[in-house]
Amino acid sequence: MPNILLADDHDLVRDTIAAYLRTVEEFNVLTAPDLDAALELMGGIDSIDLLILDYNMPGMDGLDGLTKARAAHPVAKVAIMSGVANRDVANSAMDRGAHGFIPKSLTADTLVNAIKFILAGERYIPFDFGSNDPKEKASGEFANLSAREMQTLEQLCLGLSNKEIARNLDIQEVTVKLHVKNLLSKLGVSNRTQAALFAKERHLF
Amino acid sequence: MPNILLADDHDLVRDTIAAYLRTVEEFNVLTAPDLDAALELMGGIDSIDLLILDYNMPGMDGLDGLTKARAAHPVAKVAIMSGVANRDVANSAMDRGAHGFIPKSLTADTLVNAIKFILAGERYIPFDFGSNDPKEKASGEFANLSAREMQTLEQLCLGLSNKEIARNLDIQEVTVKLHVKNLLSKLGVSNRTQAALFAKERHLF
DNA sequence: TAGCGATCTATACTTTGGTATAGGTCTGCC
DNA sequence: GGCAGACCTATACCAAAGTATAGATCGCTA
Repeated sequence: MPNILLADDHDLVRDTIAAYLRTVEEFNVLTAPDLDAALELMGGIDSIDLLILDYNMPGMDGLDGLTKARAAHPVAKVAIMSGVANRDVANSAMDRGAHGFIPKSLTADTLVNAIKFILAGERYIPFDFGSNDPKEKASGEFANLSAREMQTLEQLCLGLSNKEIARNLDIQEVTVKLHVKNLLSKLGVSNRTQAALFAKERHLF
Repeated sequence: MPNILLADDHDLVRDTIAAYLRTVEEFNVLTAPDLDAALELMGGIDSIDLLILDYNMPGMDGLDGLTKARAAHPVAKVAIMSGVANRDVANSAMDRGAHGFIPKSLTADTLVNAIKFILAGERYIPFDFGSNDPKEKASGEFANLSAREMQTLEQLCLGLSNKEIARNLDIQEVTVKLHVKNLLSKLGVSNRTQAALFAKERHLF
């Protein structure tokens, strides 16, 4: 029966998740209210299979707590859990040796599946974390772009020159320059490279 | 016992994977050599739990085959398997309704775990697909960049102008131009926007 | 109908980006 | 010592990017 140690400073969150995990699966779940308590607990019990650390928790200090935990117990798998962190944090966590990243927006079922996945030796990030949702793409910052400006931005994201874009859209190069200039100011950036990066970061195109 | 239908036009690949899946887990594995054969097979058997489609296979036509399969059998889960596709293809596949993306570079164990994960109702992409590995970052395409060129590339990824880069690195603008020119040719791209996109896609910086 | 906004084009201009060539220093290595 | 490579600078030039202004068409709407 796998041993799981769940560390979170919110008692209610921690205890309900722990209770749920205990009922639905054959997990032996221990809990701790902060990083130090978790590490101390692991000092006594050397067979923790999975350590789940809340990202915002006393002792974590960003992802330094993750590094500390990994160093103290190299054999145990460590997952970061968070309610607020974005994809960048998730990727940083994975880069720094986490075995999984668990947003609190997961459903209970998915959490269980993710835990089983990690326990099987895999590394887990929810595939759609950070809202790749196409419906959200055109929202916000891009809403006020006209159709042509959007098409121009798309070509910009290919690293094309104004001349090439003009050819592709079958318009004059001057017109492309116009669209570029307008889309730059609408996006609040100062050159085409920033525009391309901006769109790419938001997973447009 | 879950029913899996594996469609791949390479007989050896298909049959060895199928055989492996049959031996290590309680999977009932059927096979097909192309998309049409797979869909036909599903017409007769209506309890396929997971359909695994090779990305490069007669009838696939990019991801149109995925869409076709999803439309024909909305209940079945569909995963795309590929030996060559990149992260963009994987994301497109997920956007178009795939339940998983399986690069052929996975280990056998991981494949099994991924399949179980998908069968459990989750959606799977290998978290590090496209090689996020820090150790691999400096390899390959970026290995022959000098230290200064690398720093210049980093600034390029911020969308900065040559003048700004010069200020940040405390060198003359001409020198920045030199570094930019050299790194463009080393990376095989034709302008700074492409260079920035190139580096970002590979998760450098 | 008048007006608005998106689209396209044109001319003209300045700034930035990219290339070419040449020459300088410094470090590490044979 | 001599050589190679990284790094820096200079001058010069052309191409590309971005700005400014002005005028035209089209479709939609008050």
